[in-house]
Amino acid sequence: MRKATTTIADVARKANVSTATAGRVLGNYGYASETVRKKVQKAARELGYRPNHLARSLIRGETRTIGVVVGDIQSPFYARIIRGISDVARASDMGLIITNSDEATDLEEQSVELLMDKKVDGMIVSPCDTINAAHLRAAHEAGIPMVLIDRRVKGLEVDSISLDSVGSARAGVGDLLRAGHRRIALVAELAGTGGMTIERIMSSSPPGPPDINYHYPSWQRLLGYLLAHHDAGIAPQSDLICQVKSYSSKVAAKKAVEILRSDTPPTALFTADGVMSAGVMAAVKEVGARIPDDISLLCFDDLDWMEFMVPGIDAISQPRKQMGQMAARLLMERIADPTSEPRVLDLVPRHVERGSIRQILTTEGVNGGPDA
Amino acid sequence: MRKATTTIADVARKANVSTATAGRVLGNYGYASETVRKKVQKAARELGYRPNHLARSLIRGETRTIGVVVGDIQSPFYARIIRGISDVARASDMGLIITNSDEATDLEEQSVELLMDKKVDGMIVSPCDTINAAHLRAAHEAGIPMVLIDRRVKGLEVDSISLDSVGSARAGVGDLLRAGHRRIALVAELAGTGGMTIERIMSSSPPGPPDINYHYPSWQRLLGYLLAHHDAGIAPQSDLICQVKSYSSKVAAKKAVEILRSDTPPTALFTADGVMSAGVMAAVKEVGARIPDDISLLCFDDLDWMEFMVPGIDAISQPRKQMGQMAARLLMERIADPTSEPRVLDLVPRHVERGSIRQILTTEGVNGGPDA
DNA sequence: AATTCATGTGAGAACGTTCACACAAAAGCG
DNA sequence: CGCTTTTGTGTGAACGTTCTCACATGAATT
Repeated sequence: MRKATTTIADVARKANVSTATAGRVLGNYGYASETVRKKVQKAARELGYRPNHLARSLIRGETRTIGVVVGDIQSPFYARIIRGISDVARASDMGLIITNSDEATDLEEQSVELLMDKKVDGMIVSPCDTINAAHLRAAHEAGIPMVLIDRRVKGLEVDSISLDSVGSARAGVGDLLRAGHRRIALVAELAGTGGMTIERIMSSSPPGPPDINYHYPSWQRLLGYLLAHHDAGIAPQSDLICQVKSYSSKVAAKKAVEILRSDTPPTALFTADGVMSAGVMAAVKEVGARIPDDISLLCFDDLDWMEFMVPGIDAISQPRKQMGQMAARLLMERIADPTSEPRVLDLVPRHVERGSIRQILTTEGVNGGPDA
Repeated sequence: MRKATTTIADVARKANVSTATAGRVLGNYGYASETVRKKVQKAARELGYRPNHLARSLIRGETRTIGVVVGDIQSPFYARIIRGISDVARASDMGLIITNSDEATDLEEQSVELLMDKKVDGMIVSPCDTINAAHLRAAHEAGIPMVLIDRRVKGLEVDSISLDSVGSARAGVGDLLRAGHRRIALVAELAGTGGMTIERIMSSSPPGPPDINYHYPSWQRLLGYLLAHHDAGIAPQSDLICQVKSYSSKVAAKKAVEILRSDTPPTALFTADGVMSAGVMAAVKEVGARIPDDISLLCFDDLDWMEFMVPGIDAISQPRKQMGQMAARLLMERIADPTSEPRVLDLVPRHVERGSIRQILTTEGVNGGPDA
């Protein structure tokens, strides 16, 4: 319980050199002869010297710490991403400060403020507001390296890594259509931020507002859903779109039960993320439907339990850990070179087939059908 | 992209006061008259002054940051715990540095070292070595506030929060026995650290080595399993104990398949944690057994999917988030008062019944039976 | 009028590093 | 031998705070 922390000055005194010299060998920068180096290291070892990173950071202007702000660290989606980030951070000998925003702008602002106060060398953010995000623009303006993950912010030109949500939803729903499904319900958050509405997105043909990349992934997945219908020449029905509006399994379950119990229930469900998937599973259990006989299911994001359900649940699998790793690497490179052109990356998820999709023989026969 | 960071000196100059005075009002410590206070605050606002926490930390000797080291942040168990910690940290306006140990001593040592380098005000650790843990003893010796979570270290007298693993496993397995099960398999990690062996733990009657609290929770759950048998006057059979030895679903699944396919399969399975539970579910699927008709199931740790499986899976539910919150609060209090007696807390999990346990009518009838 | 006392303020030294610079000694070069 | 260059070390000023003093005021008390 000794309070005496040994400093460079102590080491220098013991080794009979100046603090500057001792500093040079201990911080290894600048010249130092072999003999002096030995002497200083010996003294440091004997005194149990440990450099004070605070003082070093103060003068060097870098903390070797990066910050992360995500929606909710306990969701499997973010937890894996963070694991990926953490691995890269450890490999680079960097600390990792983590905060959650609970998908609320004010908490996200607080988080960013905390990270800036801690003088992180850079931050990885999953922004909850993709249109305004004044605090992120300010942080970027202030020159702090930033990488966006899963979502992008309109007009904010920083590195980012996301998924091809539109394309993979399009392909996944396409698989459902090719399996003969004609009434496919979409269960998605589709929160009303940024002025996007279901009407707006459905109004053009083919559907696709130009700024779709700056909206929540759930909107992109809706677009993919609509495009798949367009591809197949089938008119989508707006009563099959469950707009959950909040990021909640409970609400998703409620909505899903409603649609499953309606007079004209869907033959398949497509969920836009893991939270929705859990809600839908609860709904399926509540109405007592069997998969895939009564209802087919395709979920965005592959969760552990989907593999050992009987039958297994088809999923669009996102490389979550890899996303985290790449985000961290992008950030490291950005820190090393703040001026280069920002990079915008998109990963491609894949459809994992497990048997939760029933093949329906349509009158005109199955055209296409999944690979398996 | 301006590099000019405005300091207390700038504010002081603009407000025509000394840096000391400006420091007093901006850091609010010491005297400052109302007029001066107003002047300084105005100047600070106009210059957009933001205090440099690095410099403050250097001199004050506190960083307002706490560190956490857990096994793996992407496991639902730790993810929830961290969420709980994070909530309390945010409320206390503290930063949170997170690292994973992957249950390996050397990585844990690295993590602790990182945290000490970052000069955290305290740390919460889920130790992977409950016997030696020299680095934890050293950190404690060095006076840094520490709270252990989920596991304790022998002879290390610090605050800790765990679960009553022995008691709740004993109760849970007791429920299985009361339901008439006589061949109950335990699937648990039971890694061979610290010299504990199945033989040793089974050798006394009633079972229970005195230092059980300083072993992994899986050993404690084994003890609960044995005690439940002892309570019921039934001799446990060592061939029903699956020692997975690593923290891996895959291996757990393999072991579980073996025992399910043996000549004398169990009628019920008891898993010691979430990882084992996932493995067991995969095994049940692989052998094509139906729950609860062919095999009953009781899992330690309640995971999301257990609720919407058909039937639901009985679980011993651990208050994970609450554990995190309490750990963080313990740490805050320890930081505030480093000298008081360490507190050793145990939370009590509860058995959530969902229908994965079949009632077996024994020849002598069901004696007792669950509450429901 | 002299002494206390609370209330403010400022000068300057910490905190533990790094960094710019000066400078001495040794070495290279004509 | 004088000159530059290299190699190595020390001095002292940063970095941006907080903290310990000293020291003014002016009011209250003796």
